[in-house]
Amino acid sequence: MLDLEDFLPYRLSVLSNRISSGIARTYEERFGLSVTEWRVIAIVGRYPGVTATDVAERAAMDKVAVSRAVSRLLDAGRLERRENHPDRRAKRLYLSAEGKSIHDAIVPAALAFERDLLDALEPEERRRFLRSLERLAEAAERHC
Amino acid sequence: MLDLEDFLPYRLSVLSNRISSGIARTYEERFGLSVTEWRVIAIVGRYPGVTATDVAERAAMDKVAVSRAVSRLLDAGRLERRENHPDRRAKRLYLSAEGKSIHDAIVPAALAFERDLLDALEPEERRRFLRSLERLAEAAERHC
DNA sequence: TGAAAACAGTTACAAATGTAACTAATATCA
DNA sequence: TGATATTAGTTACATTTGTAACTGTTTTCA
Repeated sequence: MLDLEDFLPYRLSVLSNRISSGIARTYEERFGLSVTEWRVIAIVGRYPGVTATDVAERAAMDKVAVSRAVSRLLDAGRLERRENHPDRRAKRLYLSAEGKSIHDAIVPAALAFERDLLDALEPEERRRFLRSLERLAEAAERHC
Repeated sequence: MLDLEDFLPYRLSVLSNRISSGIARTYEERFGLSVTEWRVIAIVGRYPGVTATDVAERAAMDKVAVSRAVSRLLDAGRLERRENHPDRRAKRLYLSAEGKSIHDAIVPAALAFERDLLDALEPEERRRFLRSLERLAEAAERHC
């Protein structure tokens, strides 16, 4: 007998979707950013000069999804792209001034959202939760 | 400064996607079921006679997604639909014999997968983790 | 060297998903 | 009662996403 409501994969999926779309509302309404675009901005903001492949790895996104998000962001003037010597296949990515200002507007809101969530847990409980989450991630990686 | 890799919403999303697609492989390969179809089968198997709207609520799915999954499952002979008196708008859903056999083949695999994951945590750690997860879900619901 | 394999990124097509409008049935309440 | 609103489920259209094949470049190694 399986109760979907008690089933861990299902609970994680519902929670994750709810949280993601909660945050997404912020940057969708204010900047018309999709989740993938926001992730690209977050990665490029944190690691200026990364390539699209780096972004895909760090954001656990498909390279096609990254390519599409990057091209939308370039069109919108939110991202810049420069040559990568000596490998001319890859291009280095940077936030434009506008991309930077979007980044700097979203990051505090995202962190505040995260803090609000984690404030539902006691400090010790929070540490334990994050550690357990890490163990689960390892177990999932081993298993899949 | 925001490190996507440490950001809770992102970590939850990656973990949830990894786990979901890990399980999905099982029923995709063996039965050609999508995630939504599997969820419908799980709900109808657990609560025979539910309506599509009930399924949507219990599975946190969009009613259009449910409608489409149900119609595919009906076409494949995996689901049956009977009249619901006295309200003739809604139809009651049941697993067919084939649907039941698919359900009974997947459920143990799904539960084993969940157990493998949770076995990465000590018994006490696991209880705490699940409790924290519940608190987070409440906080997210409040916040979103 | 130079032929073959691997890689970065893009494009094209198919499948999945979200949104809005729709049909048919039931509920509401003046 | 009967006009209006609500509900269950479907359909149609637009958008998003995944898969495979592609271009141009670099690496590998016989």
